[in-house]
Amino acid sequence: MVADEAALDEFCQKFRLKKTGRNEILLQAGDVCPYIYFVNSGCLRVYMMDVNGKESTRFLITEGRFGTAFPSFTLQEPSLAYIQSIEPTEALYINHHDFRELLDTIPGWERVYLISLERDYIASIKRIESLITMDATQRYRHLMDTNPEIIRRLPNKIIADYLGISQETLSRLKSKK
Amino acid sequence: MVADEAALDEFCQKFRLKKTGRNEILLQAGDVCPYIYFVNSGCLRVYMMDVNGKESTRFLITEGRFGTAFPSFTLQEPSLAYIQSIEPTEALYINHHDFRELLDTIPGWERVYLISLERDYIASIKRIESLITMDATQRYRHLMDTNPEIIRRLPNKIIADYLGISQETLSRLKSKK
DNA sequence: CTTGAAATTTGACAAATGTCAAATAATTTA
DNA sequence: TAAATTATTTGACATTTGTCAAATTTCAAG
Repeated sequence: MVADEAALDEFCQKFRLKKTGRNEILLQAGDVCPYIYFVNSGCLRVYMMDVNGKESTRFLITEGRFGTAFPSFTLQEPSLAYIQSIEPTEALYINHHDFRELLDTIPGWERVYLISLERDYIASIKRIESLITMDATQRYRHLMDTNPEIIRRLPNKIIADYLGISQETLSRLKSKK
Repeated sequence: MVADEAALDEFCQKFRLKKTGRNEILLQAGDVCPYIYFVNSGCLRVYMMDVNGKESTRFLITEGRFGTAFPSFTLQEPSLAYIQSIEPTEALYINHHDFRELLDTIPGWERVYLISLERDYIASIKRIESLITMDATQRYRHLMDTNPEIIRRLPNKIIADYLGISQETLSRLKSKK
């Protein structure tokens, strides 16, 4: 239908393209996160840093996924997290106002976003479960089973932060079995 | 408006009331979760049990909150979790089919649910953060700061499971400071 | 109000994981 | 390609947290 094509066109118009190098910071903690990203290639990392400089990875966003500093973007309040491109990355992005507007203007978009939210929420519930029920070894094996690619692809340090363990412990787990 | 009143009325019609005693099981692991609950009074607990019988609490749902075994209810697949009433509880419930139908029939409901999902997702992100960045002491203090009521109200064992630590460790944390 | 069951506390010890430091390996960039 | 940086591995040891058992306290049902 013409109407839907026009809507889709308007949808796409709102997005801009960003290309980054390795290890660029896209969002500083303390700033309000203006954008949600759709990663075409590369990998974004949403992470926090404590007072001692110790980092923890909240999310890893690879090709074909939406991602942002979700609480900050959604509530438009200062972010506890940083966003960084671990690899050279190409991503589409849209600002908060335009993103909210899509909910009212693009037919069916509200449902698409809702279902995507359900999926992300379920993924985060699964992650909570792995954190409260599994020890370091089990969490590592679980990640091996469900997402072996990011283990191959990303540095130890990032994977360890993501699993909530130290790099040394991860290194020892890897050499065990 | 009359139309909205009729819609609201239809909305309410879909819910049924359930009253439970203490420690009743509302959902068995392995079953598909048919209902989402709105707790009027009391407290529901969504928890898992490992092969050794060790329990872990995924969620605690108190007055005025919606809750269910979310992945099972949403995807209509067998649940890894149990639902239990920790206290005598009064809750409204609605089945999956009717709940999905509300999205299409009640004007504005899709948006309400979407925003509720965003909130729940943000809460789960915060919980992940507390699990990967804090040790047992910090997590306990954090819960004291953000939700002291459930510590007062619920047994140690449940709180410990929720924090992902053993009851003995929690008991020692409480006596320390 | 009493009694039996459940929850909590405590001690002793074991296991898991973290920390620090140093050596080695891998990777990036000039 | 070489130098410099960054990542990984390893050892020694400290710390945190878990486990098991027993004593004590609290609480709910009769």
